[in-house]
Amino acid sequence: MLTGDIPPNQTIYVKNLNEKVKKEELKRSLYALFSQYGRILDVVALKTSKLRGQAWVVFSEVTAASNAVRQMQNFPFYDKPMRIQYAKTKSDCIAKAEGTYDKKKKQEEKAEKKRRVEETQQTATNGPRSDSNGGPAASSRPGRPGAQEVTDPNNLLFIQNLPYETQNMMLEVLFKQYPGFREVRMIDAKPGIAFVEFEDDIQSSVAMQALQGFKITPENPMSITYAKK
DNA sequence: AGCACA
Repeated sequence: MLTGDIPPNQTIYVKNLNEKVKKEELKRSLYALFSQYGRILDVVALKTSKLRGQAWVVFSEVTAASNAVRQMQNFPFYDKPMRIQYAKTKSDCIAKAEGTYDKKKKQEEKAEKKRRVEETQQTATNGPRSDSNGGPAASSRPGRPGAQEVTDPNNLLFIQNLPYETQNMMLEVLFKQYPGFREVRMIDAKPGIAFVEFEDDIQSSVAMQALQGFKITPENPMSITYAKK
């Protein structure tokens, strides 16, 4: 089982994150992506050697965390499928809110961990100094001919199965409630479809998740995919 | 793979 035997926690532990993404951007994007499941109290991400590629998202409710674990499992995020579990321990911000946060205990635990690490240092460790801090990730195109029909996440959504009489404005009211909305484009010659543009692929993904299957009429559940560009 | 709170 993917979640292991970890009991539910209002904090989720997310791994397999793209390590090239800057910490601040990563936190903002995680916040945007997960706030559809509930109120987020904190997002923690560190880029130390042990902790890069991982993050913790603290929800105000366990149920929100549970939905996030299930529904965002393997969600493609910066070209990598997210692996999500419950966090193993309570987040500090929760303990603080509950008044159960004990700074002394915390320091003892840290000291204990450090000791263990030092004991296991029989191997010479030369920290690799290759710090890739470059620009945006050059997304490598797998180029598997005919392997998959699905398009990689991007900022343009392709909407299908709309009623033919759908007006631009109807879609606009639906989509503009999501951050990063730019515009709706419809093609007169092709009724039943539309393109909706967002500022970036995270924001388009949030809208997609939220409005997937939304019924403008009972017969017309929207089908939303990323547009081919 | 890796569970922290800079």
